[in-house]
Parts: sequence; structure tokens; C-alpha cells
Amino acid sequence: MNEKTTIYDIAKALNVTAATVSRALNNNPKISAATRKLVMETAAKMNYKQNKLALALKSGKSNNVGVVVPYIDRNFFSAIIRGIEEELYPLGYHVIICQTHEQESAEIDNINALLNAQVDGILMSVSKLSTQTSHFEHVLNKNVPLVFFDRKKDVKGVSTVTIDDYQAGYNATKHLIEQGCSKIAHLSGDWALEIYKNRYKGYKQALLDNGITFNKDYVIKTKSDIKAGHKSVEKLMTLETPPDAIFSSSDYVALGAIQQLKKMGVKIPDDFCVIGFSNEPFTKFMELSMSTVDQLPVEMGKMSAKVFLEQVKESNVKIEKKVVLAPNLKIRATSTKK
Amino acid sequence: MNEKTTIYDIAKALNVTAATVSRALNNNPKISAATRKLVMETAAKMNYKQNKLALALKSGKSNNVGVVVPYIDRNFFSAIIRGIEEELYPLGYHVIICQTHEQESAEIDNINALLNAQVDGILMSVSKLSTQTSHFEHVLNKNVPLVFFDRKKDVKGVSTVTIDDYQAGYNATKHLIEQGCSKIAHLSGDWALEIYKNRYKGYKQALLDNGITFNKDYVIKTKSDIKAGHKSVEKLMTLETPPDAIFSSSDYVALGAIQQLKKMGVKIPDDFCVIGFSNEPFTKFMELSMSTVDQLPVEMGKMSAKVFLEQVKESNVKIEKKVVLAPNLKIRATSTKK
DNA sequence: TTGTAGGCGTTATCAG
DNA sequence: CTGATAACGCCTACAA
Repeated sequence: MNEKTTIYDIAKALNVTAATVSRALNNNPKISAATRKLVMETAAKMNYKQNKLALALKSGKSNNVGVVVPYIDRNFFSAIIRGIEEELYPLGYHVIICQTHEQESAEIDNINALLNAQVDGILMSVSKLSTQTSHFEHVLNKNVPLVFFDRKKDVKGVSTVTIDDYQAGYNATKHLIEQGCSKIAHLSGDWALEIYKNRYKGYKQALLDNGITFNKDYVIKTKSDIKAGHKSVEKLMTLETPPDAIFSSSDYVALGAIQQLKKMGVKIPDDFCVIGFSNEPFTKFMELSMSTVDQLPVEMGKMSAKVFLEQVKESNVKIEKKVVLAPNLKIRATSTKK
Repeated sequence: MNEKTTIYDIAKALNVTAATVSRALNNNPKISAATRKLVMETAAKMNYKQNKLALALKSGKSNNVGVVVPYIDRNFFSAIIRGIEEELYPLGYHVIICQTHEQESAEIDNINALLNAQVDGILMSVSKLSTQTSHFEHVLNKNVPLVFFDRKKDVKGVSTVTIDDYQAGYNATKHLIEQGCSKIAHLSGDWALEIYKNRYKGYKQALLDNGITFNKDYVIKTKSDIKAGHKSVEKLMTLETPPDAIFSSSDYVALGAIQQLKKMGVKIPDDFCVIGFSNEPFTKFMELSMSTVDQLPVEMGKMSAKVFLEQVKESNVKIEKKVVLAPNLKIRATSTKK
């Protein structure tokens, strides 16, 4: 009971060979119903459990996938992981998680460790501070499927699952315009990440399409925290003509902005509208529920898993799939004028 | 470059044997400095990476630990996982995550799958619906370290890391009393989970210690969602003498309670105080920031990892360690009278 | 239908 | 110091 029983133990107990036991256990057709039954029964009796490690070594498939994210306790990422896990677990895969803390060095380290662990694939969101792409190409060279979700880099052969950030920026901005706002500021992130650049582009195009001239002073690139929101609003409100709305690329920055605006006595949403990004859980529970863009992270995770599965199924073909999900604008109190 | 290179490839290239290569790579003392250097260099040149799978099969140690939680995208759990990962990754361990969705069947399934995958340990929070303990004993029988964090069952040989829920309940209640509340209700969870029972006990004792008679009608066992908060308040406020405060075992229930109280026109915190449990991120950002009990999940995760590490270090001895962390009462607006 | 033998990539034990 | 060999647990041609 205590010791691990192997197919050899079963074989010995039944006076057959391990090969026979293996065949019986795997429903191999070339075996008599009688011995199969016998093997099954004694296997159960001896509490046999297949050693996946041995199987993995033999087959070259570990049935593990690696998931690399900046921080696992950021709701957006944990929801994605949830989606991945729920899609992959029923097929016998396990999910190994790694965190980069937004450091490229950790990202490289993680990838190498996962490769050494012989994962069957790597699903990841690239770190904000990543500039190189050689570690990604390294993965591909080992014929390990690589899927980027949300944050991606342009690497040939890598499939990606993203939301349409351009469209999200466009829709959010258009909505603000429809609410009567005309001086719309945009709080963005580092443009080294495509997501931020695309949200910005959508923002800009929505302005142009609605006859609003683009004002460079209304665009601020910041970090993604509450304090950044405070500072940005301080800066914006000292402009000659301050804005009357903010589309922020981050819920946290938007939160900070709202706090600062309140402090300054600005009335939201009547005099000023705000939209954030990510649909962080807290946005729903704020004094004024915050409008935001839902990125459907669980769906994104499931989709990433599916793309990975296609990849392994057609391992002979090189697939490079680009899935773009539609964003979901959540219109709430901070952008709803009466 | 494309194919995986093994120690045999290196051996062949150097006209030595694989054993020699292995020794060189592992800094085995029985090897000449010259050959070691040579091996190291060509290994680097051929882009050799150790196959951890083979090593795992050989050594019986996979360097993977399994973490089982109800849902990975619940902030409390993802923060714990973050702590575990950060503690274990530097030591070469990988974290495999599984979700139970609060189902016992899934829990059993997860554990078996992890065992088959030859994990070196399992860290978990038991599902709300778990009643059996045989699957836990099964883990111990295989000599795989098992650590419970937060939610535990009484199983001999299992180490646990929890916060002092009794103390947390006591402190929260005492704080409410100090705020002038005397008719304090308690919204609890299923007492099959010790955490809820202990919070209740602390609540009760604090009442007694402060000369407040315990009122059975003030205690309601509910699910842990917002709707449960609505319903509980509805019920409580129809009592002959309704309460003037709530200590809730869940932030979500507390949120629902607050929403319902507002709807009924009850003034918080002046006429009614509320304290939740878990320090969910949203509590800080509510209209009135919510008082709550912080369980220090990242610390809890790190501690769980440390307990696991002790366990593997002393694999010959059976350790059963019970770590109890101090809770951290976060006093915010919903329980601060002027 | 079943047995034999070899191999997945490493490391450990013995010799030499 | 280095080489040969066996072993970890499983699967799969090939042979019987």
C-alpha cells in the first residue's frame, strides 16, 4: 500500500510479462478479454497508478504546459489562467505557472526552465520590459508551440490571442463623444507594448472620425498605478483648456484619476467622464461604478488553450494563427450623463 | 540547433562516454579539470539543456509541487499561489495548479492526477464540499508531503498554515463593540469548514467577554456571495430588535449587506457598522472603504512553501507542523464612527 | 495472444 | 580519472 506499484509488480503477481500488463491497461486490442480483466482487477487491487513521468520520458510528451505571466495575482491574468486550466485539464494537461514580475531576465529564465522541464507548450503574456525576441525563437527552434495572449511581440511562427485593442480604444472614445465630451484625454502605457499603442490609435481615429481635432497635450504615457492617475490629472487640469473626459488604458490609473478629480471638486459624470480598461473587479463596486473595457480574460484563456491544442494536433505543419477577440465595453456610472 | 542534444551527443563529439559528460556537468569531483572544461564548452556550444524529465524518473523527484484551490482567480487564492511560487521557484520547483470549483469529486481527481504526475508535494485549501479524508490519507501513504493552507481538515500527519480565525473574529467583534455597537450580528459560512466555525467562536467570546448576551437570531449561515448579503440583511432587519452591526465572514456578503442597508436607508457607519473578511481588493475602493480582516495571503503562501520544504528536507521524520499566522484587522470607513 | 528486447536521458555503481 | 552497465517505469516493434 505504501510503496508504489509498477506494471512489473502486477506482472509478477499474475505470472505474465510487463508488456502484457501494459497492453491490458492501455486497451490494446491484441489481448484476450480474460487477461485484460484479470490485469485490471489486480491493478485496482494493488492500487496501481501509472507513472506519468516514465510515460513522458518515453513519449517525449510531458502533458504539461507552461504559462508565463507578469503576476499571477493580477485578476486579469489569474482569470486567463483559469480559462486555460479549465480548457486543458479535461484533456489531461497540467498547467505550470511562472511569474516574470515584468522582468525580461525572469522571462528568459522561466522559458528556459519550462523548456528543460519538457513542457508541451508555452502560453504567455510578454513582460513590459522585454525587448529581445531570441528567447521566443529559441522556443520555436525546439518545436515547442508558443502562444502569446494579450501582450505580444512580433515573432514569426508564434500564434497570438488578443482582443482588438484598437477597436476597444475606438469604442470607448466614441462612447465618450456620444456622451457629449469633446476634450478627451488619454492615459496610456508604454508603447513598447502593442496593446497600448493600439488603444491609442483607436482613440485617435475615433476623434478624427468625429471631427474632433487631436490634441497632443491630452495624451500622457504613465505607469499603471493609482498614483499615476493622480499625477496625470494634476497635469491635465493645469492645461489652458483642460479636458472633460479621460479614456485610460488602465483601471488603476482611471481610479487614481477619479480620486484626484473628486479632490479637485470636479463632478463625475456630469462635468467629466472616465473610462478605464480591464474590468478589474473593483470597478463594479466603486462609489460610482466605473465604465471600463472588459477583455473577457477567461475566454481569452480558453481560446489560447484551443490554439495551443490545434498546434499540437498538427505538429507537422507550422501554424501561425492570429485570433482577435472583440472587446466588451462596460458602460457604467462614470460615463453615463443623465 | 533544432534537435535536442543529449549527453550522448556531447560524448560522441568528444570521444568520451556519457558518464563522463554527466560527471563533468554535475561538478563531480572525480574528473579532471581539463575534461570538465572541455565538456562544459562543447555543451554550451551544442546548446545542451538537461532533460529534467529523465532526471525526475531516475531520481524519483519531479521538482514539481501541486497546488489545489477552489478557484484560481479568487484574489485570496491567487495571492497565496503567488507566495508559493516566489518561495519555491528559486529552489528549482515548479508550481502546478488545479481548481476544484468547490467540488469534492474534482478535489479527489486533482489529487490523483498530481500523484500520477509524481509531484514532490501537494499544497492545498480544501473544498467547501469535502467531507471525506481518505484522499488525503492516500497522499500521505505515498509519502508525499501534504500541506493545508487556510481551509483544513483534521487529518493526522498533515501540516497546516492558517490564520488565527478565532482571534480574527474576536478582534473584529471587539472593535465593533468599541465603536459603540452592542447588537452585533454575524454572517457565517458552512461550519463544516473550521475557519467559519472559529470566526464564529471568536465573535461569540468577544461578546461574552464584554458583557453582551449572545443572541442566536443574530447569527446566519449563508453562501459567500453578494445576494446572500442582501437576503441576510432583509431577514435581520425584520427582527424585533434589529442589529446595529455586522461582522461578516466574507467580503462579498458584507458588500451585499451594505448595499441592502443603503437601500433601506440605514446610515453607515453612524447607525450601523460593517466588517468583512479577506481584504478583497475591492473593499478599499468602495464608496465607504470597507473594514475587513486581512489574511496576508502572500505570507500564507510563502509559509506554506516553507513548511513543505522542511517536510522534504526531513523526509525520514514525520512532521506535523501547525503554523498559525496573526490576522490583520483593517479598520476602514464602514466601522469608524466619528 | 503473449514474450523478448530495446530505448526514452540521466545518474550511480563498479570496475579498470 | 574514465568506461561500461544497470536502473528509473513505461511502451512498442518484432518475434514466437
